[in-house]
Amino acid sequence: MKDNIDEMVTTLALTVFRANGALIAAGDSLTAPFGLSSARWQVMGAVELAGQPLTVAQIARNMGLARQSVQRLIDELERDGIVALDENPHHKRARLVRLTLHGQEAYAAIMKEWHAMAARLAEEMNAAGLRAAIGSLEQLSAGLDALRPPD
Amino acid sequence: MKDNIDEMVTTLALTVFRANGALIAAGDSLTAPFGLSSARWQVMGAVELAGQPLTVAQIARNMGLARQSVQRLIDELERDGIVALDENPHHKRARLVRLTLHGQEAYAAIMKEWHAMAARLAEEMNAAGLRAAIGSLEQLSAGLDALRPPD
DNA sequence: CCATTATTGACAACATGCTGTCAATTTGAC
DNA sequence: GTCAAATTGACAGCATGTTGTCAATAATGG
Repeated sequence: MKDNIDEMVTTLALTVFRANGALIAAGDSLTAPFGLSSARWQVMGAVELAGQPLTVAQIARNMGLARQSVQRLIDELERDGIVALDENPHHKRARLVRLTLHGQEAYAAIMKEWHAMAARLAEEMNAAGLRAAIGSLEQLSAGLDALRPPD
Repeated sequence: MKDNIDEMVTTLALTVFRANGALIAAGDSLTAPFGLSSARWQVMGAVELAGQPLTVAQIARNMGLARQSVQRLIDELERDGIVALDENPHHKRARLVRLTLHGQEAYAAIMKEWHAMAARLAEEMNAAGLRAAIGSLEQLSAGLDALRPPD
């Protein structure tokens, strides 16, 4: 194990890259049977968990992604009948995204499998370690954002 | 804070996605002045830290990326004069990648700035928390890899 | 030694993130 | 109310990851 704390930050960064790749790969395996992917599943989650229809721009802000990245995913999900776009009474241009019934069913099925997988993963992990990991990653993200040159 | 340990796994996953994005954005800011990027910097690091020239396939395995992803980055880095490909006495097809002098200089300059940033980030983090975070993420990655269907 | 298998690089297609630009619309300052 | 600024969707282009296929080369088993 590294002794310098700043070298540990570097190790943490590399570990994050690995974990990110592993999570996306696992998510793709989980969602592929439904014709979906990790990215589409995440967008669906943002819509479903909000509890109300959202605009594309709101979804992007919630997820920390660029507006246009989400826009394309939503366009594709609409073509596939996973989400529908309702007229927004408060904004003629920004329609509201909601899951279709088909989308809700697929999302529920995927979440059921994900929770089973998460429970199996949790077997080998302890709550204190997880809490520490989440805290450290939040610090890392916040610190990186703060240190970056403002736009 | 979540109480169910498997919900904490979900939270950890979302936190990893955020941290990954923040790290790439910070790395891009750090490397842009040298005409590089996070991805190219990471490949350079894999070559430099190996201590000896590597083949493209070896770099990919070390980084946990697909062979062809690294191949393209190396091709571009070669065009830019950051790496050079030497003939491999043991393999007529798989040439050996090494940093050029220019590449070494750029890498050293970037690493100097990265270490300064890491030290600043480390100021607000504690060694025990970092260790726990690294351990949890390694468990997560290993668990995800193990749970996925074999190819 | 020879035949089969695995590895490797080249090429191509695609998914998902980013940015930039433009017009339509909303918001806000005055 | 009006005009400037911000927000939004459409469109386009690029970076970086993936996969698949093919031919050249290495490695292996007989």
